[in-house]
Amino acid sequence: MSDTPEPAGAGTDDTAFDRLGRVAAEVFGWHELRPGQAEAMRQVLRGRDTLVVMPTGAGKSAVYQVPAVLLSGPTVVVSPLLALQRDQVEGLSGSDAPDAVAVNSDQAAGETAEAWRAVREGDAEYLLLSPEQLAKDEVLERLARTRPSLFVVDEAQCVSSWGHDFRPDYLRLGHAVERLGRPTVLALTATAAPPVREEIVERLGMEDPARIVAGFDRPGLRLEVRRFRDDEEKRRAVVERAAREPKPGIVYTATRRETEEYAARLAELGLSAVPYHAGLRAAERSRAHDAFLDGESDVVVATSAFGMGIDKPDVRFVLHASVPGSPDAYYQEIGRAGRDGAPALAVLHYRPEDLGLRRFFSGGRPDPRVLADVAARIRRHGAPLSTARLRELTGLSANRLTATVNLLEEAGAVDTTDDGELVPAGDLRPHEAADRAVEVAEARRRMERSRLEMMRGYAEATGCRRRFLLGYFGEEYEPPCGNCDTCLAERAREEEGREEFGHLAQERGDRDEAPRPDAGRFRSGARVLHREWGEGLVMSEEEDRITVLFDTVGYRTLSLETVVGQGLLTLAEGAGD
DNA sequence: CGGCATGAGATTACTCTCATGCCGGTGCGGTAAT
Repeated sequence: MSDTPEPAGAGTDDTAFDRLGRVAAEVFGWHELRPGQAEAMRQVLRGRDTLVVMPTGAGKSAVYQVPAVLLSGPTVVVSPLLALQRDQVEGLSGSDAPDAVAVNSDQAAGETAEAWRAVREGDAEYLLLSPEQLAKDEVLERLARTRPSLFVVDEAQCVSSWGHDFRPDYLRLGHAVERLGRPTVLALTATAAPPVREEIVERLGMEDPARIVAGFDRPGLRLEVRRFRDDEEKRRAVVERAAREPKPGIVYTATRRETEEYAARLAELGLSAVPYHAGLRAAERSRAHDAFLDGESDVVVATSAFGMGIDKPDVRFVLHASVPGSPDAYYQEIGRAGRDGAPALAVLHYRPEDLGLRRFFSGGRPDPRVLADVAARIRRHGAPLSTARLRELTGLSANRLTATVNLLEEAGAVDTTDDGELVPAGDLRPHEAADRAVEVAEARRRMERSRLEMMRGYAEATGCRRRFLLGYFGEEYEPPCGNCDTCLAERAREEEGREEFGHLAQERGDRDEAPRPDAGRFRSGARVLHREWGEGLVMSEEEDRITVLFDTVGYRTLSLETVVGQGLLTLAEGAGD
């Protein structure tokens, strides 16, 4: 909690700590470093790959900005949105801190040339890039010559959430790291469940990384779920709630059209509400964005396009008009409320029918003919093949081709050389490679669907919602939290009971907390073996059920009575803790 | 995957049922047209 330097000793770590503290204070004006921050910086300075999971606003950027000053080469920062890159560049210019520059499609050629010059000559310490830039040979070659010492992936959950289809270059960042001479890799994210963390580590090729994970709990955030059968009833409830609660707030919808509809209904009630989605023109988007940040609008009604990089402290509510695709997405979205620590509200408006749209969004299947064709061309070519050439040969779009190559690579049919070219691997015939790649994609799809099922589980849960969410993120939590709808309802029932039965109930009161049927041997963190679904990891326990993340089928919630009664589940071999 | 709009057809004069087709999120980069 304190910024007091550790007792001076002979170890290098202590001097490193002093140096970090000095740079933080003198260069950046930060006189206190939080424990997680300081520890992460020290690991980075030592050259150890590091994964940091820390809430927005906790100073994740500092974790690379400070040690970068003490490391020799430039620092590469991979950032998913050009808007975020702009913010970072502006934030660092005009201060005592070293300058940051960006290279992207948004700026003029002259600006880009100047950025490269600044990095080459040491006038800029930080270079901000999208993963797509790092997919280009020319960019990698240029960058390699500057001998970067640190490779930062900001918003690292994008590796897992976008890398598989939407922005496949995210899955190729590991290759970029290799081609840059393997600088220290630092991955930063605010929201990542354990399997997402492992995927980040694996995909970025991080070696024996330090993992620094801050707590996920946000006690000031009230969690609530309202369930509906009728769509119009749900819409009315969302609108009424948004109108009633203290502002400002965010309403998340599943489709662009709904953002417009809800915003219109809120406007009818005299509220200042703006829609926001990726289909708006850039000018409209930034106007909506600015109006919200400046406090001119009460409510933003948005698709998932809204949020990354939003760090408005006083957001009082996040309402979901429709169920999001995963607890990962949900926790990220509601995490935008109440960052000032004051009470805030997160309400999920749930209709089971809404799950269908999310299922559709996670439904893509690769075409086996395309997979086989690409595999065959790489095999036939006889020499390493560049992706540019392969694109000409196949006529596929850059994204489609990259996603296809990624799958083949994961299926063990293709390798990437040190020069970033593609060569065949193993001795699979093209159709076999395609089959395996399809299976890889299917496994991924099952995993995504199981995450959606976890969202259903959250919405339909009867126990403490906070416990459910925190359990999903690998944190044990002892309910009641006293700040979710189920805990509050439980408390209200108890109070009612006490009134009715007078002191008798009161006497029982202190015992009420205690009796919790033992979850038996299947504690959180235990490796288990299921007769049908194979091995998995117990993620969370509730009174009568456990949630297990299975290696092949993803998340499953199991009734303890059933699995114990029928002997479906056992502890896995060699499972300790 | 599933909701919703549309239109055909049946049953009967205004309404209902069923089949069919369409639509749905997230951003980069580079090119083409003003």
